[in-house]
Amino acid sequence: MKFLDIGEVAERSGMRPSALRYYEEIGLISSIARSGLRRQFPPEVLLQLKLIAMGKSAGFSLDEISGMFGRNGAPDLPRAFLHEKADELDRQIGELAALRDTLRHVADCPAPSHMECPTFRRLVDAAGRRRSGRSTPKR
Amino acid sequence: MKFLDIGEVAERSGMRPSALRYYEEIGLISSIARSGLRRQFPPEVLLQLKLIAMGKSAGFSLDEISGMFGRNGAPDLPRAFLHEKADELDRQIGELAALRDTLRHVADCPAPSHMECPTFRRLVDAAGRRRSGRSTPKR
DNA sequence: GCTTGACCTCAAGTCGACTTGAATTCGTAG
DNA sequence: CTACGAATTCAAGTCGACTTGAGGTCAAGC
Repeated sequence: MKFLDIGEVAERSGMRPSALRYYEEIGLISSIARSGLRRQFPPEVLLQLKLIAMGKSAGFSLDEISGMFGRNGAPDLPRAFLHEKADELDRQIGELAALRDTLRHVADCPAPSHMECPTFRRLVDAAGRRRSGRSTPKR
Repeated sequence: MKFLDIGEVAERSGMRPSALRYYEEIGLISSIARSGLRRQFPPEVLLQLKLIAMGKSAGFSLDEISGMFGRNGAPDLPRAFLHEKADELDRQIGELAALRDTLRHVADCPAPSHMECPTFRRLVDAAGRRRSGRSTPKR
């Protein structure tokens, strides 16, 4: 019986009401009813929003996110597809780790020009070899 | 003496000439000279572009990227700042890992509704507790 | 000497993800 | 009952990161 209206969802999720309306508009979340004009959200929406936030911070588009967690926020999507996504994430994690290491190296390496430091080049090269395919959309 | 013109840089970096011009316009890279009208890029630009690509795929904006690697592509920025960026990356890696684990769990968990599966909730909750600050710009 | 192709500039367009604003409608507290 | 604040719709605006297109330049090869 405890439905939330948009203001409460906004407050608890840290998202703006306008964003929530937008998410509903594109079908990423859905309100269960209306009280008058007001949307009533089921409490699960908070969990869904957390997933959405995770996906966003991972760099996925809303489109990709709605691909990962189907309409209701918990998918009955092919396992293989999900594993594929997970593998993609693994690749991305690798890239981030490479960038992090590069940054740390740059911070600590005493060489005058990084462009000539072999360690630096190795780090950057290593990252280049791990081509994710998602990084360059190529539309 | 071996300067590259934009077509070659484009081909070797996988970026479009228009993107390279844009990057130059915003000061992310720079051509060293002109031959006639044509930009001449120094070979180091390829390395810089790799760094840029890494940063992008890590979800950083071009602005943030140019913050990480100063004007010339190799920064003389305060160490503390770079370490901070690296730590930020660590947090993001953590979030990605959580998302990946969640995805894998969802793929393999036989429970009827994930929203009620305790493992699922634990995974999502764990991700929520690691607030990066970068994930929600809050302009 | 002329064409071709790779480059140039600059303005305008696009796409995703929202935000903002104006005009309106509810529901509840006094 | 009425006023208030919180919600609503809808159109338009914004921002980042480019792309596209029109119109122009230039060196090289035929």
